[in-house]
Amino acid sequence: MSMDAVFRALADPTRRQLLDSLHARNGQTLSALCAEMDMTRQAVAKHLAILEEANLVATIRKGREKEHYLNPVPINEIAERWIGKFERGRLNALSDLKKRLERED
Amino acid sequence: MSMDAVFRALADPTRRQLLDSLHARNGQTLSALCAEMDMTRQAVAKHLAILEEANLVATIRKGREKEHYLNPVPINEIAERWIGKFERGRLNALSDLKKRLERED
DNA sequence: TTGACATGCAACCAAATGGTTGCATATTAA
DNA sequence: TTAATATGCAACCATTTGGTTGCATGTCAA
Repeated sequence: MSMDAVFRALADPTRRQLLDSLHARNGQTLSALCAEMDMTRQAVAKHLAILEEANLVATIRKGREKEHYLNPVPINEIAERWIGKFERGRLNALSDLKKRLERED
Repeated sequence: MSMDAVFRALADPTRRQLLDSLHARNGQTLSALCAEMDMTRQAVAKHLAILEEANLVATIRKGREKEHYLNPVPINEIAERWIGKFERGRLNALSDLKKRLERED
């Protein structure tokens, strides 16, 4: 699995939005994803191809449609690259606390 | 903190290598980091500026030198964006297992 | 002070990137 | 079969990106 493909795929805001959309509702089809994007279907298809190439999205053909699923594994590997095992727990605890405090506003 | 800056900063292999270098030895100066890179000092300085702008690297001036330190917080936020709290533990367990198995070869 | 070293700033250029339009293919439903 | 729908492929173009060279500034040591 090429990590370069993963990082380049994540570099574009449109592709991150696509991942957000799949994170919210997994298994969406190309045209469903297009509905939320403000660009041509061809452009969206290109972005999805890049995400698929990076193994961040897996697809299943269903007849003339194609379902898209988010794959979180490469994203986890990013964190592991620069965050030590101990730091990991500390950072997650901090982040969880921050979120809880934000929710109390 | 702009996440777009973080993702664009991570998109380049040279900048990831710089983070690797700081992960291995934190607090390095510009010329120290240049020694490992196969490009001009100016190019490396540009990359470091981008990492600093993204808040992935913090710097402290020491006289005529400038020390660079890796900041893991934005990287942790990436993982939290697309990995649920439950998945997180599962993925880390899987990843730890994989690493342990690889080490046994 | 003077010379050497560490860093900063700017102009320039080739290559990559993200979007468009146009057309082709394949599947479902009437 | 035929029309509508879902996706695929390719050419084209403006902008961004990553590198270079050249020069300026600032600090330490002799």
